[in-house]
Amino acid sequence: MSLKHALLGFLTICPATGYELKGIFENSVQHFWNADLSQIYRTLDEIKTEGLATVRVEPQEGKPPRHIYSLSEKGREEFLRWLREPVKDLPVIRNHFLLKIFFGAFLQKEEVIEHLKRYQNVLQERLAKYRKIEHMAPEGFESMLRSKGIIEKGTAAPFELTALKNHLLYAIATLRLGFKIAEATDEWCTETINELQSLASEKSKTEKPKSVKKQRAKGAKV
Amino acid sequence: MSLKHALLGFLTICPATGYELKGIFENSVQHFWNADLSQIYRTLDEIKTEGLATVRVEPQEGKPPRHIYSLSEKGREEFLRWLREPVKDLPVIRNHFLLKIFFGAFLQKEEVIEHLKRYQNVLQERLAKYRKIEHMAPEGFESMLRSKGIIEKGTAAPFELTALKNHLLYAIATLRLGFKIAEATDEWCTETINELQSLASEKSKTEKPKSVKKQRAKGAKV
DNA sequence: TGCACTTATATGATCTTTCATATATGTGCA
DNA sequence: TGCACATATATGAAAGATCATATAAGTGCA
Repeated sequence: MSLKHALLGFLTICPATGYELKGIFENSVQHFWNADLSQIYRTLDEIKTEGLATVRVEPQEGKPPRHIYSLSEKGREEFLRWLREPVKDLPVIRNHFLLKIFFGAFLQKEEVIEHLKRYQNVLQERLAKYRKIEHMAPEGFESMLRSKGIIEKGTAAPFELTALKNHLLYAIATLRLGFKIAEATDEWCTETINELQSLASEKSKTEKPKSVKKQRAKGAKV
Repeated sequence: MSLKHALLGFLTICPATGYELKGIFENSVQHFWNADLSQIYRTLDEIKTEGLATVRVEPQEGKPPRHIYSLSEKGREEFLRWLREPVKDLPVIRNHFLLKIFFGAFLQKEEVIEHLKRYQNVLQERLAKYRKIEHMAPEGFESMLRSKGIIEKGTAAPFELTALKNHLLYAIATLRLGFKIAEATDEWCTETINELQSLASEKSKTEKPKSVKKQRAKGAKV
């Protein structure tokens, strides 16, 4: 379970509440990690219980009190221990979309093409999101943290600016991979659509021009 | 839960046992779906309970009996219903490796480079596996099923050959995406390593030539 | 000879994740 | 005026995934 370590990582940068951490997740690591709010709360509780962070409760009017988590020295050590630990495996992936493409022979070609086109839309949405994050990034995490209200206006960031810039370098690097993969996937969708379409038209040459498409598609139904 | 539908999908092609299905998974969809044996057994049991497949028990000497699952008409319908259902979201990803890179500013540059290089090894292993699957693929699923003993020697495949070739088309397409993504990731690792190394050498120009590297790295420790 | 691996099933325990729900107020939009 | 959404926490329940373990014979390798 590395949600814990992701949270410890962000807390290393700055104390935060569970709700804020959810926002930070969405605006920085969403392309390779996602977290449910309820799970964040539970994990923060675990972090507290294990003595990896301390909590300060800040009452609010009309709203539930903010529980602000601050990393302890133990938490910091655990985070660094995890951070240095080598990664041995590729991430576990379960891609419903590819599973459907894999079984494409049980559909009509046109239906598979629909799946591919729809997925391209999903990818475009995701790319738009990445661009938004990218736009935000140049001013660094600081701006993000400020916009989230974690850093008060006029207050200095609670960590070195050099380190912050260094951090930005890595954040951008991971984002760049996100772009690369999304773009490669989009390209692949186009290629596959073309491949499927050309297959249909090749058939049309040798057999009847129009009705054949449906025949072939029907044949695909094993 | 689409493990169920993945299993139904393979059972649409050919009856099989849980153990065989595990092997089929590893040799075809491992790059976008992975399944634990114990989970496969449990899901097959669910499939049976829901009337999506029937089971024939085949005793063996010295070994537990083989439970051969055959898809029912209901199972086939459920599979096709799922297959046509549009996919609205990108897959949920949790990439431990990228999480560590993201927090790279808390490590020394050399340590991050180590992470990247190690990951490249993991990717190479994966690419080798893909190539193996690719080599196997041209003779189609048939050969795979035969090698797994699902189809007896000399017996015809229990489904049309045209459909089989069509199936191969899609299987290869998903594999191609697997290659693309693994290659793009590998490239990104190299680029990122270079970027980090050039950063270090730029610093060396302006400051002391050798000792500086360590200084900078130390500075990265926020 | 010994050890590891393959074949083949299955369950208990636990971990992780998701979904639904509850509460309560302020803000912006139509 | 009404409705959705942001803020802010939290829990119950269920679904889904992983890990350990059990059984038991055969095969291949050093």
